[in-house]
Amino acid sequence: MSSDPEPDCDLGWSIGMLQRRYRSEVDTHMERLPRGSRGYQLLYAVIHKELPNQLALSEYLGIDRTVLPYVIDDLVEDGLVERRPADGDRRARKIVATERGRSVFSDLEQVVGNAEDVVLGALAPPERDLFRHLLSRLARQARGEPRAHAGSETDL
Amino acid sequence: MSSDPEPDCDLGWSIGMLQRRYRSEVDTHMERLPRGSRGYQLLYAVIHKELPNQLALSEYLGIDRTVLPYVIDDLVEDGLVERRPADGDRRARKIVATERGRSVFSDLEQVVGNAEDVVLGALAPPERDLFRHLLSRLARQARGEPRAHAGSETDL
DNA sequence: TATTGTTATACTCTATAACTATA
DNA sequence: TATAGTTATAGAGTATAACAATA
Repeated sequence: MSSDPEPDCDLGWSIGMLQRRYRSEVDTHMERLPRGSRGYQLLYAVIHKELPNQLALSEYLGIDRTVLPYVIDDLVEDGLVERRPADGDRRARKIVATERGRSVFSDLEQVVGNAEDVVLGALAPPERDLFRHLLSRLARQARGEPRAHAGSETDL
Repeated sequence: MSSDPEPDCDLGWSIGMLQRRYRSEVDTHMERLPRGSRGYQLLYAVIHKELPNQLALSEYLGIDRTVLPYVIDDLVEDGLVERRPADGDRRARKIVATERGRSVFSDLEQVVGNAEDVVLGALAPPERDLFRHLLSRLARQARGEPRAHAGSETDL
């Protein structure tokens, strides 16, 4: 029915290609961090988000909860984050960035921003903002839906 | 427009989240194909693109050339593609879809199209086309494709 | 009994190096 | 010597199952 939704390539290919491009461009600046861009995303989460425990953190990062301890271990070893007891539940732990973690992240944030502009280089600046906005909406929707347990997808 | 509950999240997280969402939504329909969406992308390439040999195919798919033989083997075993000698070079081989391969791909194409609409469900239809267009330009730039074709900076 | 965090194991995907047959 | 395809092996990333501590 759709006349021609795809100009030249399918969506899955495009997403994968952009992902690889992003990695190859950004990961070169991540050598200070364990786990590359995964470590960066974890730092971003613990600094900018309020995630009460590791389970929430693993769901935000989109990785299994059994993977997270290893990532955290590496960042703790580098003195970038630390485990603290969570409020009101002695089983849970809250991951927080150390002073050094915030400093390293702050430095990297600018470098990553520049690298991202390279990745988006095919678009004019106004188009970049538009793309970021559309992608952000898709990603936030994707975060809420992949687990079809509770069918609550009314808020956006 | 709408008050963002979260500022635009970081790009790497958004791309990864969209990628996972795409996989979880589309791969469920790929059980007929070996290698899931990778097999689908390969079928797409050999049907819609004119790639002279496996090296060009591996570059298009964004995988190392040493990975491709295994993928092809699985698809050949299912009777979806076949290896043919390439024109003018007895070292090279051209991968072409069989009749069955075209038939299976044709069936899947519609299913995948519907699944993609679900993935893009957070956007209104005109926004989906816009997102596809912007993403397509980014992906083709990432691939290194010559963008001198029709002035990609201005066709919005 | 259910949940949080952890560990051990296995599976998937990919990268590195070496081999063959052609060019 | 260089290139297209192949194979073997190892590494990174992730998922599955089981466990201890706590709810």
